[in-house]
Amino acid sequence: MQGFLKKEIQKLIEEKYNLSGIEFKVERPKRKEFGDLATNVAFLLAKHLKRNPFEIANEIAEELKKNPSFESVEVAKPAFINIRFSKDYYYGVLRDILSKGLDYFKENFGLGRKVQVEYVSANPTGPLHLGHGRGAVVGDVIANLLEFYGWDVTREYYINDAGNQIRLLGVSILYRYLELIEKKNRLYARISELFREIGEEFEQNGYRGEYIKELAQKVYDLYREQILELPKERAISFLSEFGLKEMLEEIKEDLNRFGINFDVWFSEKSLYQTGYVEKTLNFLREKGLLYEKEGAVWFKTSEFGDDKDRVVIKSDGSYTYFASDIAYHYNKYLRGFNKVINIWGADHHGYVPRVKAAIKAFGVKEDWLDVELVQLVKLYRNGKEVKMSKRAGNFVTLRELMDEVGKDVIRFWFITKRSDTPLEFDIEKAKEESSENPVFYVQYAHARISGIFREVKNRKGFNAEEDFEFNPSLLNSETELELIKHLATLKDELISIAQSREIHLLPQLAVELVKKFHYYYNHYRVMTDDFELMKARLALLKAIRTALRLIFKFIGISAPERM
RNA sequence: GGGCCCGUAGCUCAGCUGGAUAGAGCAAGGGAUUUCUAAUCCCUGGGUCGCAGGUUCGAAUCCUGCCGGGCCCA
Repeated sequence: MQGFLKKEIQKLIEEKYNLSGIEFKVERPKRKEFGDLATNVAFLLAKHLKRNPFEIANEIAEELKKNPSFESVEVAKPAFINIRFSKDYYYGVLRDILSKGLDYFKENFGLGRKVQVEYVSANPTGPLHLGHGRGAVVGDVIANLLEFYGWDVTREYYINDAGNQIRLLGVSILYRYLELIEKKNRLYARISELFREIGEEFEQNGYRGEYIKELAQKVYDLYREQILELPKERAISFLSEFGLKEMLEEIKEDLNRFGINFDVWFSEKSLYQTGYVEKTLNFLREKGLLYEKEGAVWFKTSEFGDDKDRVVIKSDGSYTYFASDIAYHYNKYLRGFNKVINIWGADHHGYVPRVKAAIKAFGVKEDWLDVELVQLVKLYRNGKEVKMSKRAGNFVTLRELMDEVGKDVIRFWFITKRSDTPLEFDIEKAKEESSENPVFYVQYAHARISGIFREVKNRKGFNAEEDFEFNPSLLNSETELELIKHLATLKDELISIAQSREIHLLPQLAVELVKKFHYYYNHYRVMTDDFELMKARLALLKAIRTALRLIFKFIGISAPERM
């Protein structure tokens, strides 16, 4: 609807003033006295034409009045133009939603272009915690939106399986494994020997979580004491591999339960095995962008907007994480994505300029890559913050939170706030106040509509799930027209959210629509003896349900038939 | 020391490419149901938009400085 009006106005100012490309706004005014939609074009034209905005507004209004889609066009105070659409326009919208379903809201601005969304990418050295969960939802919702609007989306998880932390995982498991055997009072000289060799490494950097003990137990169950027979490094790398596989399985399970499935699990290690890191560095070397200093190899990122150059190969000959990250992005580029979106923890924000620098060095435009930074989740229980520390091993996992409050609640709440600012999540609020919880509030609307459909079928023998004829002009109360208007503006609002990636507005949008529905439900009866009126109202409910299903689909929450 | 983010109702947050009387949810108080699901609806109270300047016809929104909180880097 906004789109329609905007085009009409654009056409008009092009013809009348010979101006184009003016970024004016068309929006739903806060007060309905101001009409269905309002625009600020006149203010902007006034600047270009150096004329009185009020006069311009009147000129435009006169032209718009000729269009039969508009019932009234008024000019208000400074120079706003307030437009009211005709009932027939709205009835047409309702008909469209019913005949097209979800497709009514589609718009193909992706044009089949390839976009990669890389998210979560948590180190497989421990279970997913809440911060990962937030990134997971943000990435997934963005991917859902882009997919719906015509992008060819690849959802990808980058597995950091090459670095020292994977070795530490192995060390940690080994340590706990040794403890386990020791507890069984089987004292081998080999145990104290291994303790001596890895004790310090574990004490300083090891992973402390309970899950490590569980992994050690699993190792013991499978292999008994056989690990002791391996040479130290062999034992560590064996356990690293073992732990990695186990953790990845767990992560996949958790994500799956969270409603998230990736198309590609990309291994960092594979970048080394296939020679990609070498290849990428050679490419940079040929361009003269690498140099040696103090025994290390540096990449001239400062030539591409970074504050300073960065090391890619350390003086001990090992690669930095940055090296494989460059290679990874080079790989993304060669895979032919038109657009790449990385969802990163905000603690990596200092990392953005150097990756962007690398991209520019490939000769790729900077805005090919977008990085969405996701801030922490602070967890509260009974108003008190639940302190979490990964080092100490006490953090609330995504799995635990799902067990306690459920997937839908988490997904909804995790996107209620802009992702680049910290989120406070109170378990008690999310759980105990469930009756007043916005998640249930919106889902309840869906269940209520479904309930009406069931009852209509039972008592009146009418199946509203199938297509049916109806007369929209029977919906002429202010409440009903308000609802249809709301649906009519929704399409453009969703598109704008998808384009700007302001996903935190989705929950709001759902609540706004549902609020109007619940009001309607309490003030009007759908199931009546007036069969024609009933069908018209059922049509309205069906359109609302379609819109809700779409928003729920984007957020990734269920649309319950009953509650 | 340098960089980024944030400061809006008691709480959690929208609004910030400048626009009409600053919004929502929760919490607080009062009311509604023999009805298609009360996980609902209606009404009420609640604000120096961190502070101070500046730009503008117009600033929560843009600019500068300061105060307060968070994160990153050195």
